[in-house]
Amino acid sequence: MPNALTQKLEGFEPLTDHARWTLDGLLLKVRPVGARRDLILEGDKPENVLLVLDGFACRYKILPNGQRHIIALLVPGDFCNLNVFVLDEMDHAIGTLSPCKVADIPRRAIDEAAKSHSCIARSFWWCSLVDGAVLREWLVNIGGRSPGQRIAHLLCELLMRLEVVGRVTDDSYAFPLTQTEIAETMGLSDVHVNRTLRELRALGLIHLKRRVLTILNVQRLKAFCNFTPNYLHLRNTRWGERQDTSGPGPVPRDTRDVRAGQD
Amino acid sequence: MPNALTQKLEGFEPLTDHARWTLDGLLLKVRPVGARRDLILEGDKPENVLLVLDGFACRYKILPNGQRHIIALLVPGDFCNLNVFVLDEMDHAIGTLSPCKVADIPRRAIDEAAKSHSCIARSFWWCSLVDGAVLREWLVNIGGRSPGQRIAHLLCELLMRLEVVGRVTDDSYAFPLTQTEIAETMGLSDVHVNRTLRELRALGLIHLKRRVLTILNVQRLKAFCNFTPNYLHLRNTRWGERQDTSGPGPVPRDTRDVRAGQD
DNA sequence: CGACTTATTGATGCACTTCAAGCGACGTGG
DNA sequence: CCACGTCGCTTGAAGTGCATCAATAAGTCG
Repeated sequence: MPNALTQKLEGFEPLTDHARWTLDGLLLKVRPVGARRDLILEGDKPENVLLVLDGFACRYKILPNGQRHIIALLVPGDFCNLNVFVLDEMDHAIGTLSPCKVADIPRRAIDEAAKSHSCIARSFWWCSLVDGAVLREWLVNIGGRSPGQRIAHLLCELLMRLEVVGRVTDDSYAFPLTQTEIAETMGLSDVHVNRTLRELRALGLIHLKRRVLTILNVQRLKAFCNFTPNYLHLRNTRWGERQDTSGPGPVPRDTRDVRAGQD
Repeated sequence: MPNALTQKLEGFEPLTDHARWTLDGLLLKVRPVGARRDLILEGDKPENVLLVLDGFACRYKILPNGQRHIIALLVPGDFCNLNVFVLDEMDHAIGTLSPCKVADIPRRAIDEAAKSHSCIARSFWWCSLVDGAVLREWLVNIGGRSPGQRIAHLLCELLMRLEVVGRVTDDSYAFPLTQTEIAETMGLSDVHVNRTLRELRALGLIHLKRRVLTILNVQRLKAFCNFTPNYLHLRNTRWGERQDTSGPGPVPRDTRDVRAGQD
């Protein structure tokens, strides 16, 4: 089974056998990390680059009033701190959400891999650009969508990102976040997350139990939150090409979205 | 007077004379653009890299219900689409807010400049990393802070970013956004932006009239929104070094922030 | 000067937060 | 093995911060 990094990068563009072999060589030092452990703290100057190979981690910041804010979810194949080559100090922290497998990669190894294969260099660059694109979409998500659409959008995004690294079967994937953590991600209260999830369940869109999420109707969930995957910039997967223009079937409308006529 | 790009990059690290000269060479094709014009549309595949040399522009997305969401503000010295080297298609649009001067830079010229000077290459990389860092801070801003703190934080950030490129005098700078545009940036209604601005004025923190913003007490404004500039990763300016640990004087507390004991 | 955009203010309603309590699952130790 | 504590989920009730609607005032540009 290919490692998550290789899988992810091939969602962008094909790699040569030799490049794949080089990538494997980056993942020599892999360690297990328990849930809710910090990998990197704000202000740290990490020596190595960390890569999530299994499990969920997140970027986060703590506001002075104590509330935590989750800025990004890191899933298998995601780099934690590719910025280490330019920025001296971390401006946010990184911690695990579930038990994880994490690779420590010496920055020199990254450097050499990038220099030896232009496709690897471009892929790494792509990683950090997609990180930014996801961030932009999240900004729109929090700023502009209703809680229901917001959470639905997150779940759609994860479906695709996890699909690329082979973590999805039958529109179902491991989703280890507690409702409080979802709240910290979505800028909502945990109580309201609970109610919103109940609503999504009632609409027959999702099933979430014991940390496993099942999307009951992908088409409808995507239509529900107007999910368009262009910002993930996948072009080498079965998802990258199609635009989902096929009929989504009946779409439950979110209450807040009544005013605009998008039909 | 040095151009905004060079000024900005030197906020990160010093450039050689030759590198400065090379950067000047990138800015041969400069054109004026009126306010509220689109520079790049979502879905475009731009040939050149665009750079804002004067005025305000923004990244934005339009949701299917018609509401616009401003994802980033682009000020003099900011690149619009450095991603052009890796991503084929724009996942968001870029438009001017005020009248601007914009440079068209052939991607080959960027490439060559980066290859000829490692400090330029690193600086460009730094640009896109800082873009991401700002985005993360915005996410926290929208997700976690009260409207008053939110707007104050934006104004503090702009103060520093504009300071670097010499657009600030006496804690005062041109701020061309309408209240509706501020609302689109902050995830608020325009009415509420109006009321929040009134509040900030009443607290004696800012003065905003005829598209000119004056910060009446920088220390207090920063303390008011807990502004910490680490995420801008400036280290070569008079701002980059100091942490503002000096006494901020009496700090008006935001109403929403009462519960947590940060004193 | 008149047309149009932007800013301002008031009134109303509800979506969300906050506070609070009960419940189930799980693990630990007596 | 059951008692007990913890943690996450769930639900209720109450308050409010913000959006929405609407109308007027103040700029701004032809």
